[in-house]
Amino acid sequence: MKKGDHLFLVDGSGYIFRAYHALPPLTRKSDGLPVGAVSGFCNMLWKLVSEARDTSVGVTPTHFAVIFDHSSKTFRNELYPEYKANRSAPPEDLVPQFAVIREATRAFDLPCIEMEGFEADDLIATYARLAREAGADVTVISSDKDLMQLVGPQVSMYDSMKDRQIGVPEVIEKWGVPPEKMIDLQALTGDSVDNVPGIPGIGPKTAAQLIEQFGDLDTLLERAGEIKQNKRRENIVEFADKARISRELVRLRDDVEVSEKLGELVLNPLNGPKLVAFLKGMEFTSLTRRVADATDTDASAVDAADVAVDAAAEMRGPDLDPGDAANAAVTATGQNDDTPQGLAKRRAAEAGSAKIDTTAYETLSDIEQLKAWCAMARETGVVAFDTETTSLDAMQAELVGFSLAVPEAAPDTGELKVRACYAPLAHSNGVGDLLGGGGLQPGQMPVRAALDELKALLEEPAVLKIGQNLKYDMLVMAQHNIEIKSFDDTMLLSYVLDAGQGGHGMDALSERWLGHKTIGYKDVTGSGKSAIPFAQVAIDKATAYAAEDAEVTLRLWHALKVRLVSEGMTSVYERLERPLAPVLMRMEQRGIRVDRQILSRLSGELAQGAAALEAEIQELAGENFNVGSPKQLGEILFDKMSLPGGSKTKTGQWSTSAQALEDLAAAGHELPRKIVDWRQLTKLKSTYTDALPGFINPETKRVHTSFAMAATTTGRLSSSDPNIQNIPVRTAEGRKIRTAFVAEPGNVLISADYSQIELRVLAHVANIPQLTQAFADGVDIHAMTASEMFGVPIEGMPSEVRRRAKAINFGIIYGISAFGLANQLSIERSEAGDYIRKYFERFPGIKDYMDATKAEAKENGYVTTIFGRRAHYPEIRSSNPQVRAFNERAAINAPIQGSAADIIRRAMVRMEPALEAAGMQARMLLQVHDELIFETAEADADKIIPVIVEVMENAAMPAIDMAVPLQVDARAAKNWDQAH
DNA sequence: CCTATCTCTTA
DNA sequence: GTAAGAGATAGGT
Repeated sequence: MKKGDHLFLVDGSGYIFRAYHALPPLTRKSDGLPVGAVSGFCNMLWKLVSEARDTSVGVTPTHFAVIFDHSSKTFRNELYPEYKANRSAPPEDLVPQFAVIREATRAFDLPCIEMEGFEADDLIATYARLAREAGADVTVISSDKDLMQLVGPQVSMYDSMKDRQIGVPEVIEKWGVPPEKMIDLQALTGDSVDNVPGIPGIGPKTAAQLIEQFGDLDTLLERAGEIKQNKRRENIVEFADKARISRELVRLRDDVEVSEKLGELVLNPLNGPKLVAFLKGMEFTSLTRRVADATDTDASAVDAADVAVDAAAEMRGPDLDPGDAANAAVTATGQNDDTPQGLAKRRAAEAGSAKIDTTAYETLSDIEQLKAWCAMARETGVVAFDTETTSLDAMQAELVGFSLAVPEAAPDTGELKVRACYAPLAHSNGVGDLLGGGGLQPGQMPVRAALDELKALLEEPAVLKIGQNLKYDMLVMAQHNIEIKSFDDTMLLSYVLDAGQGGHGMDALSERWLGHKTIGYKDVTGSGKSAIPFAQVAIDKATAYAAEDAEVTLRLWHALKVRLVSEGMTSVYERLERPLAPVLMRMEQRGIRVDRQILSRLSGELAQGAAALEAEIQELAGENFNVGSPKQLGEILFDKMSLPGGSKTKTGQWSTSAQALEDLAAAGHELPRKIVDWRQLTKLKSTYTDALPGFINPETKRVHTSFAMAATTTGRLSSSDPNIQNIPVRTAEGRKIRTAFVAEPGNVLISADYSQIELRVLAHVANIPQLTQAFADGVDIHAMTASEMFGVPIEGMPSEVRRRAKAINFGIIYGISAFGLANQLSIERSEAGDYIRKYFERFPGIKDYMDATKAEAKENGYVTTIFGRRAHYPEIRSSNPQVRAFNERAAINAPIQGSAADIIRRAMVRMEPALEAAGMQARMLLQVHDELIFETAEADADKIIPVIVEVMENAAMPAIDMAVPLQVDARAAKNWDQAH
């Protein structure tokens, strides 16, 4: 920085409060996030930076920074513990805006500066001094009197709200003393807001007069005896010390060791699209337009930005206790409490307020009734929707009926009133004869006409559809060419808010939040052998069951949706959960081709191999027994044959785990080896080659897995019916199963997987320089670890050394214990402990990360991914050491596993639009935690792979700029084994 | 017929 | 040591 340069320093914290109080209260984004202060702040910044570029205005900044207070604790508290002690907490609807405002600053591409232990004013003073010494001019954007001591020939202030320049004459005019005497003046007057004592009875006028008379504070205190007024003289003598302390409190530190140097504050050209994206995300329409115009940005071509994830972290309010919340009466403060927390509390009470009456539902028997309900839903703009079908398998399910629920417009009684109905469409008579299930039950409307009405409602973007696990209903409706536009999903809401706090199924949520036990599916259909299809349930019973589900769903939404804002989870829900549902729906709908012949052939081979082994096993055992029974096997091995080294499971049975059998085999016994081999073959046969063909859909001839979005605590998906996330890959035998997952003729499968994503996430979150460097250099990460730990050069490293380092790396991710590592490596626990100590010595950041994560989990009851997702561990404070240790390990693992899960979710949400934008015909079929499988025409594969890789490698951006690059390997082939 | 236990598969 | 789902057996209802 040099002479002629001009530094603008914005007092960000001061500005936040002014913007907050200047603007109408409770300006909210459509999702309820309060944004009044953010809006005021953005308008002010925009005014500053746009005028700054207007050279017709006299002052043009070359450098710019926005300075914030870091926290309420500063060095001043050590000088004087009462400093700012009477400050009340900021208003609750302002709290979530602090982080958003920092995000806003970054969206303007401006340095956003704060430092622990110092106030914004100290940083401003420091930068002002540095700039002054470099010969530059400074303008402090603030009207705070605390900063006026900085004013001088090169430094002025600017009150942007009053559009007023504050220089030396203005300070003298206002306070009666020049800027350099402001410290003494404030020392005398004190400050009731900041709890700076000063001297009683002395206000600004008297103080100015005294300073005028004596020159400065020290002289005044020395010669206080000369003051004529008795009371004033006594006070000055008595409170001289208080004045001296006050002087130190108001004197700004201009020697802070600032992290950003002056040169880094250079004002860069504005990034139009980046700022427009942010403003659009905040729904500031007129400012968005102004900025777009001024920067020549096409606002319609810019996607609204990710809501700041850092914001989410700071937005957490007091966690609601779900059990209490359900029964909580509206508290005295809750009644008029317009904070997000107050609203959430009220809504929870309202949702569970009314007794649910399952006899009060309407059954819709003709199309006019349905039309009336659709009109009602359009009126309210919100409708809960649920389908009833013939099957849990959405791909084979036939629609039997559907239910709707709407909130009733009612004055603010503190109760939620709901109307619900059921529209039966295909209920048949149970009197099934050999020709089929009998005729239709009476009182049902024509299906065709009903679906037309329903389609118009579900596809109407202005009506919010609410469902519980809507992915299922989407899949069912997709069979009828109906898309559900504009929706919320109570299961996903619960998952985002309460992952780890229990199940997210409707029955569990209803009990937890509404204190209501729903009618069970089995209560209407019966169970086991006497179960009847839902289509044969009597319509009145079906109405009670189905409409209740819609009512409960609507009530749950009422209670849960508002918690997104009060708990700072909006961005997780809106970016990582809700948009993924339709993506997964389409993946499930597409399915993947599985070659029946290949499986059948494999099954035969496996059967032969297993039979041969079984015969040898019986021979060696000397008797016929059930080889698949661990109980019988344990008795043969350890009781009958008396092999040594047997251990017991927790139920007292002999353990026959693969590890135990391997140990026996290593000791030279023949039988255990054969058991291990037999188990591998029978496992592959029963779980894969025999079971998979049963999942081939007769219509599509493909296998359609079901992805569960709310099954894990960490944010991973799970897969079932069949589980395609545990198809064998480690052994050559097992990999043969993968050759049966094939592309259609003329197509290929593409497999794209993240390389070492969890270790990369670890390097990022724990900030480990060696790991970061190794990934940047692209070196073998396990070899690097081994080299650091054991001092072995990477070149020519023995594979055993690398293997151990690899196990330790994984162990770290899993929240390592000496016990676990010892088991994994088959070494002594003491030796494993030595390894761990060594690791922590070489990578001390890892230990810090683990300790900090444990502490965070204990403090909050949850841990957080880099995108703000929370995983709760309510048992982490357990007095049982085993339970506690387990929860600690899980809590250490969750941010790593969960962040990786978030990254691939982001990639999946962006993938389809990206492929489309690139003009690519490729269909995403499967997700296996760090891998995505696509199918595409063979000729297109080479063009598509770079698009896929690009989306996956940049999936964390722009929310998180990772310290480590993400690497994706992708390959195309005819089957999954070759593509992987 | 349902549930718990054990084992094994994946990332 | 983390996170899942599933099959076979065994034992209760």
